[in-house]
Amino acid sequence: MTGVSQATVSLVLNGRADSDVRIAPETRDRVLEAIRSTGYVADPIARRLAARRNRILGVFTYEPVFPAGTGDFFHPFLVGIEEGAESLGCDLLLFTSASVVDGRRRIFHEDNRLRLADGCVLLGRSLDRDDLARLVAEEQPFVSVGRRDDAGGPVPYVGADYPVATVAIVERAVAVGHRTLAYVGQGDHPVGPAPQTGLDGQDRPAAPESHADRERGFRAAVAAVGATGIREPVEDRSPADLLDSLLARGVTVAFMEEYADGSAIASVARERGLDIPRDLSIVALGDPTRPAPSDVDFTMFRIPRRQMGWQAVEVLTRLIEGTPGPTQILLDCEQVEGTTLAPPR
Amino acid sequence: MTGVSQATVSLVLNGRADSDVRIAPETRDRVLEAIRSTGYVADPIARRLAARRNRILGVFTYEPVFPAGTGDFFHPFLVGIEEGAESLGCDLLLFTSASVVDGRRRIFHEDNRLRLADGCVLLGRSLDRDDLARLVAEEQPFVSVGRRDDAGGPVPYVGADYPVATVAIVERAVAVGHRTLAYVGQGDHPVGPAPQTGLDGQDRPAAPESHADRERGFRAAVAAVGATGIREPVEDRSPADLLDSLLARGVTVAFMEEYADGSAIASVARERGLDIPRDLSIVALGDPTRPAPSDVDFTMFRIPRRQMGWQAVEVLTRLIEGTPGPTQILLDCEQVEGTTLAPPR
DNA sequence: CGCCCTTGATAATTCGTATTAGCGTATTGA
DNA sequence: TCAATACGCTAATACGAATTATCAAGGGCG
Repeated sequence: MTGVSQATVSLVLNGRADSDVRIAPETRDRVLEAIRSTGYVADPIARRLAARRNRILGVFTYEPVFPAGTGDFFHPFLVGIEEGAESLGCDLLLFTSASVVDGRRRIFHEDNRLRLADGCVLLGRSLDRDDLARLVAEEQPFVSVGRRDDAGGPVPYVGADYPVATVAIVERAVAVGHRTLAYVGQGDHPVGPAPQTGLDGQDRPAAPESHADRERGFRAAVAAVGATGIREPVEDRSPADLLDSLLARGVTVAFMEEYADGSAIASVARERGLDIPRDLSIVALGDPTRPAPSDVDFTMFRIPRRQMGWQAVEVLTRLIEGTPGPTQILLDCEQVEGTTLAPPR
Repeated sequence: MTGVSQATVSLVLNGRADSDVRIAPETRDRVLEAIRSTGYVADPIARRLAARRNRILGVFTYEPVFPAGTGDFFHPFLVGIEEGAESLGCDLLLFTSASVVDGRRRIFHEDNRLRLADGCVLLGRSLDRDDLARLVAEEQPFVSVGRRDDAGGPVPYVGADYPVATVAIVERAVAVGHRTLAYVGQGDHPVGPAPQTGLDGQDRPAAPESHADRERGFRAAVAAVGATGIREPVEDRSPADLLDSLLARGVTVAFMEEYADGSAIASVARERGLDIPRDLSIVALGDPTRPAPSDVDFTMFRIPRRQMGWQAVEVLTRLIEGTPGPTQILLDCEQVEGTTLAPPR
């Protein structure tokens, strides 16, 4: 149309005006006009092949991105990720094609398509360590939402500062007079990343970092004030059983790793005519990750999920572009006053 | 590593075993072994450039994909789309980069990236007609979730059969004795796709197809049985005002285009000591698209949203691959008995 | 007139894969 | 006896843009 070469069109299209690339203004205008009138759009695929950027950010989740029936713990993260991508002019690629093995998606599999994206955001309570190690080893740009232990190298992440938030909330409990505190959560893992072997001799995965971080904060805070810290596992126990155990051991405040477990205990306690928080204070260490009734105004802290998603995208683009800056970020949680923490009787 | 050409690797990689492509089993094994040991994965981008498929399906929404508010009318569609994509081994590309003009995203804009995907699913209550027309004209493979009028050609869609569902529910009302029925919805559009001019002389967009279809069903059913059909617009009116008007006009059953408006009227009616459905039956024509209290067990029908999403992906892949089959599909809605429809006094 | 520099554009190459037309020999069928 | 075909593989090319080396024309200078 303009009697101009493909190279010239490319130069015009990209607004190149370096010292070593010159386009006569008149030619530029002719090309621009042709582009406008034909509605020509450069093929992004070919573009990516030639250049190295795609402006596509991958989102990998171990569960479906659009959960079918949950109380949407992950939703706010995704909102933040979308906001971040939108403000950067990036599209989001959901790896729904990742094949499912043993009930979870796998990042790496025959014909993995990670490289469709410039980089990748990883979402999930616990990430597969082998997958992580491989990402690190292959120098794929990626960011984890949620802190992760090293996997053959430092893992870039944007997480919530559970230790600090937990310490703060434990201190509140101690300040109002509690001396016997319980941490109620999955398993009874010593702190640390290494996989463990259970009594049955089978390998048991380490606690997810998010759980370990809470427990570490709990132990540190309890130790610092010289109070009594008790550990109660939740697996295979009814809320009633748990409640019995807590009361029998003289616990006056329970810190719930999982909000939903707190709801369950509160509900049982109320059925028995117990007074929450007079007879037992209950504190939730974060937002519910499972659907839970919201009729109780828990004393708790909130995970800054949206902000985490947003910042993850920020870190990712830094990694992609090689811009300097922190690649491991912990964000503060918001303390919620609530009504389930009061001085013990 | 194997002393074999790139072409051979490609053939092995794709498991080509046509009559005109032969690879010695031994060579094949050597190549496969090399692939396994190096962890080589073909670059999907280059792949796409050479072949014509990408196994990426685009998802375009006029609003954020992950809505900030809850209530989430669109969520089930996305669940269905994800399920469909997953079962087909496709990834989903969210066009979050689409720039926002006048509060909505635009499909076409400078540097649009539609072609990153093999095809595209469109989601939104009302789609921009110019965008649609252009998609049709450019022969971009796409599917709309929700029926759409022609836009310079037939628009592929997977929609809900609102006319049939509405007719059925109107007939239920007539069967129990109602003779004065009201359709309560936005505006007062004559049926038809053409844009209209309001009293103020300004262009007013046509009713979205989903609304027009309901109203058409309503009118047809009312006419068929010789009952009285009344039209009540909702804009700029309080629920109290609406309720007054309905009762004053002798309406015994109101068909609500929008669930949330039904909730509002029911709530006002209850405050006044009225009996729903004795004093006024209220029927919701579909699931809530805005957050609405769910304390009322409405007589209504449900939009098969998840199934629509799923089938949209099916139709889209048919279009992409040129497989014959219907490209305009209407799915049945599920009638819900509910408790807000009863014989009039 | 010869030389160099500036200007504006292009031919050629690159990215990593898929595809296709052959390569030369040995076997088969007519 | 000869054409056709099976055999396993590779060279060459296409895909659509970005990039680079290069070129031709024109102007200024000694």
